[in-house]
Amino acid sequence: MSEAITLTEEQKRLIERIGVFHEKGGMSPASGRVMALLTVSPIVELSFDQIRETLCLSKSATSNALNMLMNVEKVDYITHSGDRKRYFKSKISSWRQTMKETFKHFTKGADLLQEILDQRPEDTKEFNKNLGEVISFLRYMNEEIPVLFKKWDEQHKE
Amino acid sequence: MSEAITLTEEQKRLIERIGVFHEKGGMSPASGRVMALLTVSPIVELSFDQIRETLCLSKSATSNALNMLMNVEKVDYITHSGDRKRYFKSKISSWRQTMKETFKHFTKGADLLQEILDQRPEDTKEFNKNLGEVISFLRYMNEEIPVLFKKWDEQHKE
DNA sequence: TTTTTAGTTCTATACTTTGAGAACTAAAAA
DNA sequence: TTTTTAGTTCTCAAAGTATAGAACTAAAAA
Repeated sequence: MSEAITLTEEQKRLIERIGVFHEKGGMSPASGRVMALLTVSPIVELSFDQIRETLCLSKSATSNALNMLMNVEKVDYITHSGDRKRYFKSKISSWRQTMKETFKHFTKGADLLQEILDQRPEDTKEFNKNLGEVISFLRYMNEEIPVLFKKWDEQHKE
Repeated sequence: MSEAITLTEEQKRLIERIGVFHEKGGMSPASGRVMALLTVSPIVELSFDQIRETLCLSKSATSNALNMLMNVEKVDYITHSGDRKRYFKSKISSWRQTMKETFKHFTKGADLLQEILDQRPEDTKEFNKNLGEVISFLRYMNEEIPVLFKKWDEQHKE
């Protein structure tokens, strides 16, 4: 019998929209939908077959999507004793870490831009000035983001 | 005769690395390299054929890449009177605008997450709490980023 | 030991993306 | 008016991705 979980029409629509959002961010359609399901589902821990049947995916697509999502630390699984299945869940609790990784990418960009600036000719003043500004702003952000985290934490522990 | 511009080996290597960086960000290989060339090139305004021959691209690849980059406002062109060619250049001077667009994407994500939260069951407390935190943090960022811009501006007008 | 379960990996196919090259177009020049 | 220039668009082939379905595997259960 079917393992598919029951979803409202609204939930199904949301999963498609979020799936598309993730696709635009570079995920495969299947991965995007798995990620979306694990964010929308009223049951937060789902087995391989629950995911597979709810989303009408093949075993390979499900397996590849889950492994890809686990690789990028967006999904995790837990087990329950006396049950051989793995229960997959969104790693939403580590959103801080995810956010920090996002900002690391900015810094990587700033480093590349610095390498460009270092070897540019001295004429092209305007261009170099703008390039310098982007780098400076990215580095400033990189310093201020932890401050933002701290200030947000303050507001939210009261 | 060839219109290709002269680049040092270092510049060529940089163009490839930056091209790959842009590819990872979702651009096609050709677009990534055109963007990279327009950032590294010691001549900041390049004609269609200079770009095409320097990067060894076909006309169609060059045309599509340039139009794509102009669509996303990363490239622009100017003309010189008495010269029919267009001279393409990086829109690096509008880096502020580009940066703001990036953050708008965060806000779009927060809005989607809010829609999810609005229809989640009340149990799954931990999940909902984390989801709420991400949303709250993204919105906090959205408010604080303009402040960061302002503070950075202060430091840099002196 | 045999069977079942929970996935993984392989194979083949369909779909998508990319870009070359040729044909085309519109404006300017001759 | 004809030709040239500066790009655009079309057609097609090659390469890369995504996914179905089947074969496989390792551990647990019977």
